[in-house]
Amino acid sequence: MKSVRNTTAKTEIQELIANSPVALSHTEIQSATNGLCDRVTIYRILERLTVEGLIHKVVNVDGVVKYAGCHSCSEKHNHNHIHFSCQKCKSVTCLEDVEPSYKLPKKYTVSEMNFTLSGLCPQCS
Amino acid sequence: MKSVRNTTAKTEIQELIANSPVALSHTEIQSATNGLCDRVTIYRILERLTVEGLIHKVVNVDGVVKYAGCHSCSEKHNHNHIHFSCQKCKSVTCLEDVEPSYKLPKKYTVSEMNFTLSGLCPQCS
DNA sequence: TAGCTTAATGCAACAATGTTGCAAAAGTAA
DNA sequence: TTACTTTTGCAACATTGTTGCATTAAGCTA
Repeated sequence: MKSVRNTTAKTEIQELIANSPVALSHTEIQSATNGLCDRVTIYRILERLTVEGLIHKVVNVDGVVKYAGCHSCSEKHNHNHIHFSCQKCKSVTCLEDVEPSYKLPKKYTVSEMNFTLSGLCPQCS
Repeated sequence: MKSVRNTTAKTEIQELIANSPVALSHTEIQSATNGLCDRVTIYRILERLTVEGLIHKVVNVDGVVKYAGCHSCSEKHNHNHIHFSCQKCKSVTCLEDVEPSYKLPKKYTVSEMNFTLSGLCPQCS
């Protein structure tokens, strides 16, 4: 029987992500926690938090992987919202209220959506 | 005055991408060309072709960088279309005809769009 | 076609990001 | 506290991408 343990590092990283208005990268988390735990441990904690559905992974348009808290995923884990990527400050924000519409002409089976708009965020424009 | 030279490697890689129905990664191009040129040269050719507007760079939802030919970019370089990423065969396809609609509530300035749907492609479903 | 200029290439070395194995440390239930 | 098992730290490795520099070769000109 596998059980989950709440360690200091895990709790602190989860709160860091939950309280951040923007998605955070592994590097940003590492600087923010400043020696709290090993680089590898951060990777493993992020992996665990993602599997547990407490955070979600966002790959930015420049390929940088970031992590954001799941705010409205309590009942169903839904990430079909738009992300905004600021080209100036490099921040990635979840725009949870915006859902895009589209129509597929061919016979594709869709199970996931990833929609990122780039430009300037309110702070930078 | 900087001029552009058409080398064997550049021509071959450009044709490879142009004739492929799916976007190709650096690794895939390297295997396909099989020792045609150095690994670094491939990176530099892809960079040049992108700058010249002959191909475009697509970052897949899993962070893998791929390159696709520009088919309908003759007059204006427009990449505001949907990409489809197959979760089984890992192929990335440009669905050039599909343009999604959305509405942004807050004061964001949008200059680029990146929309990728994941699931099963016609071949895999 | 031969020579010249410089863009393009190959090679080595480096950087960033992510993964894996294993022994040691630390949660948690009893 | 004890025992069990998850989690961590460390070292080593893998992949992907970048940079500097000497050499090669594309393409213009004579």
